[in-house]
Amino acid sequence: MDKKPSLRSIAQQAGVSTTLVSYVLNGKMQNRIKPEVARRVREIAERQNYSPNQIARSLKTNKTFTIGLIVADISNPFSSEMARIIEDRADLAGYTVIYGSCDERPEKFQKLIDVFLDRRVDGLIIIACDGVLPQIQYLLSRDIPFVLVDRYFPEVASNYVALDNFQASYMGANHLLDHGHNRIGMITLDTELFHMRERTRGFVTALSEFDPNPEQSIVRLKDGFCPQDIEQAFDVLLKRELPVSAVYLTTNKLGMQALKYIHSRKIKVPQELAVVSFDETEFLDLFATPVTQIKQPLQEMGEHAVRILVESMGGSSSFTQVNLQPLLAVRGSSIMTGTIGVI
Amino acid sequence: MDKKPSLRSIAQQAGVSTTLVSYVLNGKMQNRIKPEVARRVREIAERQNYSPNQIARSLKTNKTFTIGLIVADISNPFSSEMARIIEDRADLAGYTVIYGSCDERPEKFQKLIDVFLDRRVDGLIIIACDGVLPQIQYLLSRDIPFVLVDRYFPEVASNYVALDNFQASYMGANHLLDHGHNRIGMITLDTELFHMRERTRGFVTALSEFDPNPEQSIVRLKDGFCPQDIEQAFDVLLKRELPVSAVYLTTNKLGMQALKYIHSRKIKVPQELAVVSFDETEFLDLFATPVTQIKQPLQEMGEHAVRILVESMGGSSSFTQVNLQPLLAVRGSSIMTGTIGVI
DNA sequence: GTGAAAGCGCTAACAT
DNA sequence: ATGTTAGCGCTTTCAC
Repeated sequence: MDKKPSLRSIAQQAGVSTTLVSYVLNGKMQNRIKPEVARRVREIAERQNYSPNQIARSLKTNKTFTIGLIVADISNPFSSEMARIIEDRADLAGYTVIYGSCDERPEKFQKLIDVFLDRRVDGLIIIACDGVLPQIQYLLSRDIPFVLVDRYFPEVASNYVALDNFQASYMGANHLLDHGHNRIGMITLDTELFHMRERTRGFVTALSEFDPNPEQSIVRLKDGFCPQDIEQAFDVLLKRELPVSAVYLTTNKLGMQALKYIHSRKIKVPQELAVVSFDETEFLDLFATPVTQIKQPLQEMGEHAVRILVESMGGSSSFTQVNLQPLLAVRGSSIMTGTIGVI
Repeated sequence: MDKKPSLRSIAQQAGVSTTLVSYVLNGKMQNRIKPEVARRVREIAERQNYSPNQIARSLKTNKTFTIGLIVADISNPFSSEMARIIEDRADLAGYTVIYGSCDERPEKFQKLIDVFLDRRVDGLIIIACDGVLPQIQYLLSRDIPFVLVDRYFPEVASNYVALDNFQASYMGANHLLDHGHNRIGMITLDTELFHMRERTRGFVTALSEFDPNPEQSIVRLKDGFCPQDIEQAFDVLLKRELPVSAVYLTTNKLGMQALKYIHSRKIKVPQELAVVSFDETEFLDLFATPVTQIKQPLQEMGEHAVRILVESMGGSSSFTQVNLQPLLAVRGSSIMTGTIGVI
């Protein structure tokens, strides 16, 4: 690797001081520098193919123009799509993204926080997982700018961008109720995360008018569930005195796996079982009967996240909290006839 | 943000020099340092919750322990899955990944290279796109360690990890030939990239025994093709004197979109049309008839890539080139009866 | 208008 | 066994 050009190498060749070169190349002190000199410096920098050493600059300025992104599970399309959007917007704002997936494990989360802070990121965008409240509080205590995306902790004041998950579930359940289903099952994850609790609450609230005991129709699976777990869940909902006529899946992975199961058992959708799934994924459009989905406005969420973080890194001391509304994309899986479209 | 602890703050509190603290915390000069002092230093570091400033360390050592990852198109599951694997393996090797997607555009690629080099990454892992040969040559001339993944330039000597794409297509086409198809269409991308040329060559080679003019059955679409393009492609293949009885899709996106089309037209698979697609994606398992796929060993590719890069960053001067063999996962879309399984 | 010099936090060659 | 010192490449204050 040949020696990289530096301020010094340019200064030497131009016969000026590094200070001057720094000023010229950063466009500072424009009014005081002889245009003739400025031109010469720029030309030499160009010829040497100079680009500043960001490491040195960072050490001096205490700014790295780097954002750390922690996602809960990169193998989830929600995360990878969000990562793409965030990288894009960060780039526009002049930031580079370093990222990692905590795989829903607090220890890995902690490790990523440590690595990112050692690298002096200017701020963090976080899709949190169960059990990371202490780390979040640590970040707050250290005054490190961050934004939570999708998942947040209502008991903690912080920046966040999230969906109105209660409303989302409420809307999904009501959609099924409106179409004549009143025995509706829900398969969800066994987690303490607030956004999932809200999804449950929305479902329960919608159903409680018709169903004295909606809890009976909720099956909770551990994250990392396997096909057998899905099968058992369906057994609970379908093999009882009053089987459900519709099922609501609260995450895209649950939706995927449930549909695979339904497909393998040749259960007719929506005739024998109506289906609504949370999250948007191209997958769900591919089944013989495309699946009605509750969509999150990903692009918007990512844009907000970066914008809020940039403001926060700029010194804004107040917290910004954004709650976005979901979209219900009605497909064939939840209605027997009639219009199909997006509400 | 409260003052971060530094070597100096520890040194002061311990009443020793920063050098000593540095040695202790880096486990150097173990034999020469009084254990008693070492213990004290460690304890104080612990109490101050010290963690070293990697920026400063990097400036000094000229090592950032950062890898730049450039993917061609992050919205492609191939890229995002690969990114996950690489991040994972890099982490094991003590490296952090910064990443960006060039969205198949050389200008964006150039920009990412610049950003990553300014940040002094120790090396790069690259899923290249059309038209970046000059940048690759620039990296070579600068002696910057990098590994090409999936796509490489045969006319340039460099590290790479790739699939044997010729063999993959050859195998896919032969599979269809073996099952009684001899009018086989191929829909592919219009690109100069070597790996795609190889996919074409494998197809043509396999077919040429049976088909005097296999080129007639190849349709090339521009990257970023739309549903209409897919429709036209199928028109070419299906609406002619001798329509094809099977179609081979050379990328996962083409596979996806083609299947969507086939599905919408209610074309029966495999009775009316047999289908084989390149790349593995869960999508393709979801159709009424799951789709036969040519699988790339992603995990292995990612592992090789990181390993080769680490070796290369360690100073190895020779190039390592890895060609991996594909796997044909036979599903219902390509055979009328008989065994279904993975060859 | 321009330059000298200090210093960001760390490492390492060179004292002692 | 430990400390002194120089310096990585840059920014910025202060002096001329």
